[in-house]
Amino acid sequence: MYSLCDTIERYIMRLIENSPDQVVTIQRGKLASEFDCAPSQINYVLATRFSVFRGFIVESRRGGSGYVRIRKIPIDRIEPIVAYLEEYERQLKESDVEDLLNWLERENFITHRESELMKAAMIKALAKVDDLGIPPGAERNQLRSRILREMLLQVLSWGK
Amino acid sequence: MYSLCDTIERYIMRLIENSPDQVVTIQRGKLASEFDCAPSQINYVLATRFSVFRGFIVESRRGGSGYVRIRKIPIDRIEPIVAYLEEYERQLKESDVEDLLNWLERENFITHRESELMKAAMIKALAKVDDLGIPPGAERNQLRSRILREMLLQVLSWGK
DNA sequence: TGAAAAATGTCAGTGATGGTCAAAGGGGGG
DNA sequence: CCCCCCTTTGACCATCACTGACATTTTTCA
Repeated sequence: MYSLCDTIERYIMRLIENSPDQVVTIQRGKLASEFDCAPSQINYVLATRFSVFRGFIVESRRGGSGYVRIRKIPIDRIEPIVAYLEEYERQLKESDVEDLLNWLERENFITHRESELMKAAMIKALAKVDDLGIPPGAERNQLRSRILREMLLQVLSWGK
Repeated sequence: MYSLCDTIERYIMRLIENSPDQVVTIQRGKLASEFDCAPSQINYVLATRFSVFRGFIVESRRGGSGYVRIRKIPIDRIEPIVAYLEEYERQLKESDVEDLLNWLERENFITHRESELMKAAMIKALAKVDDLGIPPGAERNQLRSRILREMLLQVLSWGK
């Protein structure tokens, strides 16, 4: 039932866990050969599974002896995230919210229940509000982002 | 006489009972083929027989290697919440929300933190959305009630 | 210096899933 | 016999995985 994507994700994840500094450096081409897939598949995995909303930063360099470095972001403060929200209000997708909450849960800022509660408010509840005059797109993203912001501020007040 | 719907229901139910964790993962298309019916028939069975109100949670993923996962949840003393949900279309004032959350907290359905989170989403966040074209009044109350509904459904799925 | 080689990035397209909704079908009670 | 409610279907939509062609950046070496 696992897709290639899932398999590669777990592979990279394991590399990171086993590294001392939560960083791993790979070569896109090599990894693609190992899994016998298109090189761009690796980019797909990185984009969907190792985004900032999931708590990772990816840097890379092209050309000879190029590489891709994946780093797990250590967070001890939520303020930067709130600031980020305010800046990219209109672009915040449902999947971003989901990823972010999963990250906060992994890092023990919130419990699993709290995470589910927040997802219910921002994803399920806002899925069908066309009839309330809130069309999908930027406007709904903004609303979602406002709700998330207030909830995060609440979390912030608790500390870790 | 059993309808196809009933047959599929019993089939899935048996899968769940026989699983160690009361969870089963299927593929909609495959199951539909086995029973030689339209894929959407599976959705019908899930919606009518495996709803939260009957004690089940259904998650799914689309696209390649997609799946549908059905999980049985233990439920205790959920009647009051179900009763309240049935009237979710009612207009909810801020004070109504506050009262309800305080009650849920007193009855130990939710923790204090969860209560605060919910208030942040439904009171604080919605107090600052004038600029998004959601004026105070009926419309905002309705939005609030949608959010509450989904959050309560979530609480419901936890049991007590 | 500059062309070739060696990497990675981007993006749109394709196929594989599952979701939604309105309408048609069917069976039992009044 | 008709009506209502539950079932069943099909057309159309949304999302995810994966690929290949083409672009970009960096190094190497003649």
